[in-house]
Amino acid sequence: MRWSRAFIPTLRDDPADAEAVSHRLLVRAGYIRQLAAGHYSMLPLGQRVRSKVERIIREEMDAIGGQQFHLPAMHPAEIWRKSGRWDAIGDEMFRLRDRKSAEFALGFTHEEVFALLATELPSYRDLPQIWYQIQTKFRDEPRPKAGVLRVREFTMKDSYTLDLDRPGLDKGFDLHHVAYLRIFRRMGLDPVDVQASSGIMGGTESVEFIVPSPAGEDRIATCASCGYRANVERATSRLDPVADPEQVPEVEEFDTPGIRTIAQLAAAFAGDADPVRQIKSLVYVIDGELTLVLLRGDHDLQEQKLIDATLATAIRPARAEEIREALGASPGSLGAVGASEIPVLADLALKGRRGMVTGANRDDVHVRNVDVDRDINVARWVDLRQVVEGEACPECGSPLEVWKGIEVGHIFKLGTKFSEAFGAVVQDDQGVSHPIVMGSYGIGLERAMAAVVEWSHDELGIVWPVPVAPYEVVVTVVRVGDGDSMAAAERLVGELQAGGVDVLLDDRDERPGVKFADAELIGIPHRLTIGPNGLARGVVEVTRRRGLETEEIDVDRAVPEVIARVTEGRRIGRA
RNA sequence: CGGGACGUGGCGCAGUUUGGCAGCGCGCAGCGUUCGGGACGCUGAGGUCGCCGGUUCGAAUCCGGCCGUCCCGACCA
Repeated sequence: MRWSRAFIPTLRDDPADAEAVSHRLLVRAGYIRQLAAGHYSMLPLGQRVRSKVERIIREEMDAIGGQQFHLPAMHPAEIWRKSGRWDAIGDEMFRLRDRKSAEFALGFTHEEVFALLATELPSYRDLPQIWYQIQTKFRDEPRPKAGVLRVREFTMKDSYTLDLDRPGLDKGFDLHHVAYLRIFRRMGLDPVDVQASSGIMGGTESVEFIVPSPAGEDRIATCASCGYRANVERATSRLDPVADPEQVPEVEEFDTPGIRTIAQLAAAFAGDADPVRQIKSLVYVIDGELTLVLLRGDHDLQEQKLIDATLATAIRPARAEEIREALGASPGSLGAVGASEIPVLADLALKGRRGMVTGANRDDVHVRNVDVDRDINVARWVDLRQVVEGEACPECGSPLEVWKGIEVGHIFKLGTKFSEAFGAVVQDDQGVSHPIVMGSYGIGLERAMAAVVEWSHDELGIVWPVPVAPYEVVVTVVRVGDGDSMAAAERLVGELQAGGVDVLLDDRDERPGVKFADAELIGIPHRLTIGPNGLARGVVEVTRRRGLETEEIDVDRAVPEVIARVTEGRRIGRA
């Protein structure tokens, strides 16, 4: 491609309000443009990168036996009703009606459609299957952000495994796990595979692939000494035991005028009401039902754990009026002692605790001497608290680290939820029918692209790894007006293309500084610079984008040298 | 959804407080000089000031409503 004919609209200024580095660079370097919040156009450079990502994914999916499909992006409401997700997903699903006023949804994911197709498999002999597609997904995110990292319309590679039984599912899941690591490594990423919450997908087990980055929205807890790693939505930790009294006298009220927070109470009764001795009482509305959620005073609730524990589709903190109506007190004076009207969920860290302090369900009054097991009617004990950096690893006791990252992939063991809903059953070798056991696996392509940029850039611009670079080489002609330079450039470009290399020829009549700066901004991994001074001595220059080391090389040696560098770059992430 | 901010040529912004010819930088076009690390001079094109309504002799500016976008918090590839 000739740069003079290409649509590569680079900008001198940073776009306004672009916080994430990848957003800034992808806009400035002419890869993407925003159409509306959460909807981006892929310009030619962006499209080329996405195609390369797609090719890597296709190769690795085909390598584990995947078959590619292409399903509709728009679905009749009926199939979503059948799985129960028409109601469960809520506002995050785009919905529309056709001219006959029939209801449709824009595909949020494709378990339903694939499960429907799976009804055509009659026998265990047809299993296992690995089905995938690369297709647009629509999610009405409440707040799209960070450029292409979190959008409302994006491309996803989604795949689904269909198996007769759990061991089959485990095998398909592990195949995906390994394939995903290969895919991301070939993109030049080094993701961490962590235990995760399954969220709206349901299912029993899931693993996320996280690229460490300050622009990421996920927080991950890891243990350097034993390798434990989990999303904080799921992570646990071992707590130091708290020395409680052997026995405590009866619960007793005491006046706490004006006190509304854990910190105020701890300060007012120094030594007797440290946060670890307090019970934090939160009220949530879980699928419409008011529920009291208890945690230790110094712990924070991890809402996803609450959702997972209750299998709720919608939770929210209760409003002050709702709380007052149910418990007779304002937030800040709540407690579970004697609260029999509403169910109580308690965090495991409270189990067996004695000598605790909590609200009395009367404003300005608290109670002491609480023995949790004796005095509170706990409906369920569950892990609800958010782990904090420095707490002990649940596996080995070493201190945990907590860091931020970008979720580029997520794999789920689904089970039989969808196959049962759609009647996707096969007969085994005894003639007995079984619902197909499903797994589901996703990669967000544009997000993965942005993650590469977050991971691989410098102060001058993007530094693409060769396997995903829009062009592998840019041939920069320093003086376009010089006939010998252009002739040499045309010849080298022809030879490189004949050798299978993706080449961009910078034949623009611009000053050299502009051309170098643009090449660095858009991040082409290798540059071949041709100028009259060098040509007079029979040499051209080769430059690596990463580090910008430049060396002169004989014109005749240039093509094999560049091909060797490109070939080496293409091997990134391959075993 | 809660909190904060913004909307003015393609991009980045000033002008709004105190109503009075719509500006600056970059980019773009033409000419000339330059040209191996984001050149310079001259000339020029380009704007429904987000939209609708109101106040006023007069509105980018004041008032009301709406729309859009960004950032911080609760949700997900």
